[in-house]
Amino acid sequence: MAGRDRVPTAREGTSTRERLVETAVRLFGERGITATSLRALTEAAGTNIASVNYHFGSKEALLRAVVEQTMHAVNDERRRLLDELESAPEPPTLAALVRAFVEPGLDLTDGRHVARFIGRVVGEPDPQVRQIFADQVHPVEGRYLAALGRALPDLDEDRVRFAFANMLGLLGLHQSGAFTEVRWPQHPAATSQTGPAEGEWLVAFITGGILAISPSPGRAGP
Amino acid sequence: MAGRDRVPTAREGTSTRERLVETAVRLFGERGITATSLRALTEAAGTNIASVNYHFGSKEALLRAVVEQTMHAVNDERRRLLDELESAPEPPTLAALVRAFVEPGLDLTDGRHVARFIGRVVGEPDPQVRQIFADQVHPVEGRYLAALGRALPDLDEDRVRFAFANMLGLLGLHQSGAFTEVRWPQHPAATSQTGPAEGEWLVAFITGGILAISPSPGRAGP
DNA sequence: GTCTATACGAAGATAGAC
DNA sequence: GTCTATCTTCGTATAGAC
Repeated sequence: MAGRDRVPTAREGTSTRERLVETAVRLFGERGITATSLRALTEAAGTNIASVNYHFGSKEALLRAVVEQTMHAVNDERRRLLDELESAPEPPTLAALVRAFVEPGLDLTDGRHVARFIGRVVGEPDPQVRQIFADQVHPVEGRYLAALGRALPDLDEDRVRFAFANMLGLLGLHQSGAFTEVRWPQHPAATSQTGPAEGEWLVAFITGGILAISPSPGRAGP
Repeated sequence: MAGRDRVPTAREGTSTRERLVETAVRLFGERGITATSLRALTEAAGTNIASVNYHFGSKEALLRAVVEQTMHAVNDERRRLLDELESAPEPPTLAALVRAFVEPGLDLTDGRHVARFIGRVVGEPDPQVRQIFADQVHPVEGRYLAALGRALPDLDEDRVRFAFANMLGLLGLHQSGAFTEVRWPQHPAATSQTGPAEGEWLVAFITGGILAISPSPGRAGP
């Protein structure tokens, strides 16, 4: 009875499984993974608590399914951009490589929900969650490490790995919205704080950072 | 009685309150904040669960006390380094400013515990926890924003803020040990495993990143 | 096959007796 | 200051309605 006529967040026509996934993306992103209880999640999805166990088996299995689904889209886009860059006549610049990794993470069309969710996963301390994420990043990670090594022959393998880890972490921090939700002093209430320049600044920052850890002070790109 | 003769982790002579704080630093850093139960914490501190409520009022109040205490030490060191830099005859370089912020976060003498704990706080999704941390960073933050703005007159206020946020976030990620899961192969000639190049690489990366977001393609300083 | 109602054990936090 | 009892909430499991 109670709560049956309330479907506050998810659409009507979709299946229970789909509503669970999209609600999980939203709530995990907004509140964090461990902080989101299955009871709150299923209530927001307009279903029963047992449905999670029926469709996925456990909360962790639901999380894994959500990570796989969201990261699959991001990784597809990253692979596409990487194919594009590597089929070009000229070898890609470092900035182009960084952009091909960062932009799919920021420009997801599903709104901020997916980006925030992935950002949460990146920042999650729990080793199991980190492993789930690492499993998903791993396939594209190899291609990027190789491409970075090719673009910067001066960088040894340790530095390439360091650079990739920083890129991944910084992107996750921006995706999680960790930088926007804290009241910084005298913040003049900007309307478009997260939008326009953030992506370009982030690409520039990462690119400059990677160039700076090169042992030989290589020239900055064009 | 059971557990009375067992004080496995904390020293004997200290007060219950002190033992709670130092145990909280260690366990919060090792396991995460939400993942650390008060039962496990108080047991490790050789006291009873209710002592937390007596001495602090709640788990969150305990956390606030721990953050304040640890950040006070880090901020003191940062202020000291900043005083040193600003009393020098020549204005500080960007790299020196970054180093003065990063190194106190990495080189805490209490072992890795404090650094890991602060890293956890930085990565924590809960807005309340983030606010506690922001309140503590705030006093030093103003001086650093001003110093960065002085060292880089080309950077507008938004970019300075962006740079500072990236510095803070990257430092937190390294403090939390989130990157240690990344294989660092063939570590040459270093007694401490995490220490050798990480700090210098991090300073170089952040410095290069900040220089790269300058609107005018300014020269990299010596 | 899908989904719901309900129960169970574990764990956390808090209040109050001592 | 400390300990015990209790209340809440978590994730999971099960039985049965549609």
